[in-house]
Amino acid sequence: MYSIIDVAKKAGVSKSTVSRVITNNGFVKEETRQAVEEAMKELNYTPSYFAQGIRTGKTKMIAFIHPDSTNVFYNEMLVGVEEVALENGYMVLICNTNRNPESEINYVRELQKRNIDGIIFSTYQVNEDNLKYFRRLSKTLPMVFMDNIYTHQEDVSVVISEGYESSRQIVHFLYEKGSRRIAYIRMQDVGVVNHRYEGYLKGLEDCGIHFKDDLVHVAAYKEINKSHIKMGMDGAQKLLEQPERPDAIMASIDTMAIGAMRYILDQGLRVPEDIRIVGYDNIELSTLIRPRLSTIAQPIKKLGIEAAKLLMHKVQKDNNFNERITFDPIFLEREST
Amino acid sequence: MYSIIDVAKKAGVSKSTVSRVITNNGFVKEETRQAVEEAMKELNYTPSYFAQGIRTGKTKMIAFIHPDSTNVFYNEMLVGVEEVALENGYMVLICNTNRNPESEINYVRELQKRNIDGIIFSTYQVNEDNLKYFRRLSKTLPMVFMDNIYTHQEDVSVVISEGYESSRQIVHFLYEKGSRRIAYIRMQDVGVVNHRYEGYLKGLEDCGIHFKDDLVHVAAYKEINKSHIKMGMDGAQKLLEQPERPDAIMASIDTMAIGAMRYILDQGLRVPEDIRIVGYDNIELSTLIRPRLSTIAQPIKKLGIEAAKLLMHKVQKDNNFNERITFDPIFLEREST
DNA sequence: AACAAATATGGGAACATTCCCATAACTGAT
DNA sequence: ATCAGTTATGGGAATGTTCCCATATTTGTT
Repeated sequence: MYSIIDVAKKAGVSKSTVSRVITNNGFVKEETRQAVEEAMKELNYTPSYFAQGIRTGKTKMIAFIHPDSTNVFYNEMLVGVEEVALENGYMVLICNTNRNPESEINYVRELQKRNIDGIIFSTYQVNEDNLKYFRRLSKTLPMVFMDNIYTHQEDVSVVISEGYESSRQIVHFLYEKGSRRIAYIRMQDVGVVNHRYEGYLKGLEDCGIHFKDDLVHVAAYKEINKSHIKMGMDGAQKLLEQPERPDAIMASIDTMAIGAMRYILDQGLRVPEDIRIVGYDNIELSTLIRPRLSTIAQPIKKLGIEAAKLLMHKVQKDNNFNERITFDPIFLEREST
Repeated sequence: MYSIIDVAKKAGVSKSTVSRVITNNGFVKEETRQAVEEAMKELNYTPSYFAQGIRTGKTKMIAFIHPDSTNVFYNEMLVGVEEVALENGYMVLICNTNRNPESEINYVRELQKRNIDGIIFSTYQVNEDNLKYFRRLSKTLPMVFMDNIYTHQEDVSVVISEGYESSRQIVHFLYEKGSRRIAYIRMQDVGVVNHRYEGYLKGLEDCGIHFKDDLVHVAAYKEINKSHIKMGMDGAQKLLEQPERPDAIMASIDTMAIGAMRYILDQGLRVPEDIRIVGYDNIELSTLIRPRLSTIAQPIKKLGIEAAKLLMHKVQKDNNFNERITFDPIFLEREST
């Protein structure tokens, strides 16, 4: 491996000059710049990330923290994140917390030690203390939060897909179709997803439907070993065990809705005739099952792209710049309603 | 941030001694070791990865290169990889090539610049030149190949799931069930997956079935914008357009088999009565559809774990140590046969 | 022609480690 | 008491950059 000094010798200049062309910072005559660039090319020289880092403190890496590698949702987001990171010369470290809040904090500490340049935090938040800590940290370490801080705040960067309004409208939609016993399968205490649930509650209120506790099934957040599909199946089972069964089911995410539908069909009930079902996310699978799942679509990859763009701005320009980017999802009516 | 010198002062020793306790290398009295460790804790000191790297050339990072972030298969593998990396104090950089060979090579070059400690290469190989280059590189940069070098070789580390034998057996199985026109939907030129196809060919030969070109559908490798499910649907369509339709279909991967089944059912044909279908991989979805998909199961996460363990050994102990780890998949008979 | 301002270049300190080498302090055998 | 071998510690060079400061060169104005 050649060093900056080898390049300097070859080009007949000092290492300072070479440094100037590398960092593109300071005066350097066009002529010498070309000579230096040629020397670099000839030696196949690339600056040492270590030595650069020791001076600048920068790694040119960002991290993507998410709760579940198995979930296509986060992986699709990741595709977007990686795309813009790469364009900017950054690489992305992957951090899968497996929905474990302790793992979250361990990752962040390790990332700090490693001088990571920025973090995209796409873990639905359970632990309030963690969140508080991360928000404070984001003053010095650029961070973008996704779908876990959903109230409007000035001092924090957030990319969010508006679940409240869309869920509210779905209730109206189901009401107009004739549904009166609209159930909901949700996850416990999960940022955005809570938001969706709140939209559901508002929708009920709008339509003058009295909220009934036994029409909501809450899948415990910590059932790590269960897939979301399994959670949905169990949820549907619980709902069907109630004295009066629901005539519509909404779910926090498609995979849960699909699990619920699976169970319902296996019980010999019909969808949508006996029970209407609406999911959330529009994963590919939702068009593949029969009946096709009506769902609310999010531009998932776009979410990742916007988050990464925002992070890049904070990292490269100004960490004090904060923004709240929201996306309005759209309802896709298919056969399950 | 404190440096090693601050710790040395606090503990009343020299920086050399502190370095010795950090690297756990060389003599240091138990008493002073404790004093140093206490000083480190009090100052909340952690050594600079930059400075360490500049001397050792190590980053304590590995990379996972794979062709498709959207595919659960690679993400499940990734879970295993990350798990053992973390246990060893390593973090993992994610490299999604989007099935683009050029992107492969760009990633590897960038990773070299970044002094990555090792690479897990789980991209089904299309470009022979790339593969040759990577193999040569693996002499100096620890690499483990997954499912892309499938002939036995001494000088390379490989983790592979044996597709040949299992595919061969499936043909026998289908033959005994009465199938005679056994079709295959495959991907073009894809390492392991080729291997599966070769097992299919051998199976036909064993059973005395004459191979027919029009019973094999090849999905072009470069149809990046198509999901595997879509590829499977298109494959089934092509097969059904043939003058004589198949009575069984095998596919390289579950998602293609599921796509094929979807199309066949939508055409009003019955599975397995009219056409038997067998997939490969046992993804969760294969138990969720109806009829449930018979498939060949791979211990996907285990593949990732073993690959990472092997890589860790090469990185930490001896890069000249090479191994070929194979897994025998098992056939899971379900309703689609 | 003189001089200020702008442009261009080089020298060297600083960054936080590791590791070689020198030396000091023990330990145990004679 | 002496000495060899082992154990323990410190000093300083080296790693490859960036960036400040000093100095040299060019440009433009009067």
